[in-house]
Amino acid sequence: MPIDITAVTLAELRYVVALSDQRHFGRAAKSCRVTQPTLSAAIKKFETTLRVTLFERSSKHVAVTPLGAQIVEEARRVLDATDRIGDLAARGHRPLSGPLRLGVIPTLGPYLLPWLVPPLREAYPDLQLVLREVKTSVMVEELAHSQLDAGILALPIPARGMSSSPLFEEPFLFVGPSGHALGKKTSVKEGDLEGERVLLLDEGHCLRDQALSICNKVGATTDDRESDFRATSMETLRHMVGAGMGSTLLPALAVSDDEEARSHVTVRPFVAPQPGRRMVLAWRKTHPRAEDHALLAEFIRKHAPDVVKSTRNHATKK
Amino acid sequence: MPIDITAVTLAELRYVVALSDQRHFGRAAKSCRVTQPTLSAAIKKFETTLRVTLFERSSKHVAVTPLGAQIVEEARRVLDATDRIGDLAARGHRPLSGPLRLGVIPTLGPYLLPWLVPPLREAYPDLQLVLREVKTSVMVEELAHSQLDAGILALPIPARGMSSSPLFEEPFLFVGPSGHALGKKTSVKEGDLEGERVLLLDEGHCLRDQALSICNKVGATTDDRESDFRATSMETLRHMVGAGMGSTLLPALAVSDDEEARSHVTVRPFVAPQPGRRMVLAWRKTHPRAEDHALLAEFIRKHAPDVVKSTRNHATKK
DNA sequence: TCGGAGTGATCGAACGTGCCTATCGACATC
DNA sequence: GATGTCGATAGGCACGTTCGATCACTCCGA
Repeated sequence: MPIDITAVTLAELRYVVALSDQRHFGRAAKSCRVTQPTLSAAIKKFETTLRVTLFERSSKHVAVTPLGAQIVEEARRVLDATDRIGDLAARGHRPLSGPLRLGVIPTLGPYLLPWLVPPLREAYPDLQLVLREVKTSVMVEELAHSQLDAGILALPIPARGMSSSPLFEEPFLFVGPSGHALGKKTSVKEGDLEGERVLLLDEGHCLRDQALSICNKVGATTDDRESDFRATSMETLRHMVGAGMGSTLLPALAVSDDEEARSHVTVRPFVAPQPGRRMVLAWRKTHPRAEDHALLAEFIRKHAPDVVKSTRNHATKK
Repeated sequence: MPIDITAVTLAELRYVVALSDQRHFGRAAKSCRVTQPTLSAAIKKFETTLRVTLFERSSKHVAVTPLGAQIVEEARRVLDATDRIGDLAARGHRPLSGPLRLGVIPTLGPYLLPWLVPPLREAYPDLQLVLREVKTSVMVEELAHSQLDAGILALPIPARGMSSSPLFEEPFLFVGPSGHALGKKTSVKEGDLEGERVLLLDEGHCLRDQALSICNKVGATTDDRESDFRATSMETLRHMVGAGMGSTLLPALAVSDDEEARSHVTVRPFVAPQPGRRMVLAWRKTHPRAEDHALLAEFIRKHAPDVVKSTRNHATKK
C-alpha cells in the first residue's frame, strides 16, 4: 500500500516541526496552543500514515531520527510557503496593493505615465503595477479575457460588460507644417479643417477613429486608402507633418511646450467647441476588485497634468 | 480580524492549483477525484478564510486573478514540498535507505572502510552514509545521544542500553623493531611478551585498553605514566616501533602485506590462543531502525577482508 | 525502599468539517 | 423556447481532530 500523503494535515506538520524544535511533547504542545494528548496523537498519526519513525521517544529524551530531520526540513518549507500565502492574502485586501495589470493606449501612455507613476508608487508602495501599452482594440480583448485588470482608454469603449470611471477630457490640437496658413491665427475652429489633408494613425488606434470622425464631419481629406500615409506612431506622424505631407490632430498631452521648435511644425488650439477625447479607466464588470479601480481613477484625476480637464463627476457608468 | 492560515487545508490548496490549471470546476474536480460541489465549496471556503478572490467566475469562463496567480504559485510550492515528504517517507522504509550516521573507531576505519563502502554503495545506492571516525569513548556518547545511528567498535561496549551484532574477530599481531629477537620465530605466543616494553595508544582508544590488559596478564612493561610514549595514532606507533623505542600490538587489518619493508619493523602472528578483539556493530536499543542495522551487520560480515574471521553467529545480544 | 515529580501514551466523548448526492439558477446555443 | 453546460446551494452522513482525565513508566531524593 503506497503512502497517502493526502492524509497529512498542515496542523500535523506544525506539530512535527514544533516537536523537532522543542524536543519535548508538553512544550511543543503548548507552543502550538494544543494539549499534549492532541500533539501526541497527531505525531503518531503522522508517523503511521507515513510509516516511518520521526522521533525516538524515551521517558527522558525525545530525539529526531535522521530521516525525521529531513522530513522536518521539508515540513518547514511547507509551512513557510503557507505563511507566504497568508502574507499575500493579508497584503491583498489592503486597497491598491498586490499585482495590478494596467493597460494604457499608446497615444496617451508615454505622456501621462511620467505624471502618474511616481506619485502612485509613493502613495501605494505595495502596488505591483504591471503596465502594458496596447491599442484600444487589443486592450478590450485583454480586458475581457482577464489578461488585464484595468485599462486607460478613450470613450466609447468598443466592448460590452465593462465598467468605467471618467478620468479627464483631453483636447486635440491642430498641428500643421511650419508656415501653414492656419498658423496666422492664434486659434482655429473645427471648420477650418475643411479641405485640409489630415494624416492619420494606423488601424486599431482610437485616435485614428476620433480624428477620422471629425474630418468626415467638416470635410477634410484623409487619404484613407493610401496606407503609405498611415503612421504607426505619433512620432512618425510628427515627422510626416514636419515634412509637409499634411496636417494632423494631436492630443494635448502629446504636444510639448517646444513642439513648434522641435518638430518644425505649427501648433494651434481649437476654439470651443473644442474637439477632444474623453479618457476613462475601464475594467470588467465582474472584476473582483472594482473598488481598487475606483480608487485608482480618483487618483489619476487628481494627478493628471493641468493641460487636461479632470472630470469632476466620479460616477461609474456602463 | 487577522487571517487564520491555520484553517486552510492541503486539500484546498490542491483544489486551488487544479482549478488554476484546468480553469473549469468540473474538470478540476475530476482531476482531484472529488465531486464538483466539493471543489466549489472548498474554493469558496479558501477564498472566505483568506478574504480574497482567487478566481473570477462567469458562466463560461473561470479566470485567475493576479493575486490568485501569486497564491497559486505558493500553493504549488507547498504541494511540492509535501510530495517530497512523501518521497522521503517512501524511500525511508525501504531497507538501508536514507541517512545513516555510522561511527567507526579510528584503529579500524581506515583499514575496513575501503573494503566496505564501495560494495555498500553499490548494493544500497539510496543509503546516505555519513561516516564519522571517533574513539570508542566518544562513540558511545554519541550513540546514546542520538548523534550517531550505529557504530563499529570492539567489545566490550562501555555503555548500557545498546544492542549489537557481532561482525568478526580481528587478531592482534606482534610488531617489534627490525632485528628483534622474536623475529627469529615464525610465530609468537602471548607469554613471549613478558619483559617486553610495549608501546600503547593514547587514552580513549579501545586498542590501548586491550593491549594493556594483555600486557598486564603476561607481565610486559607499558610505560603507562610517561605520556611521551603514548602515540596518538597507529601511524605514530609504527614510527616509534621502527625507531626502536619498543614493540607493540597491531590489529591485523592495520598491517599491510609489505609492512616489514615499509616500516622497518618485524611482524609476527600469535599462535593460539590468539589475542585479538571482537568487533561488533552497536546501536541504541531504542533505535527505530534496528532491522537496518542487522542488515548492515550481515553485509559487513560478508564483505570483511579474509584476514579477519567473520562471526557466523548472527544473534543480537546485549 | 518508597513516594513524588515529570514524561509520554491511552481512552471516551463531543464537536467540527469535509465529502457526497440531489437539485437549483444562470447563461448560451440550437 | 427546449436543451445542455456550468457553477452554486442544500441536506445529511461519517470521519477525524480535539479535549479532559487518567494510566504507565522512569528518574531521583528521602
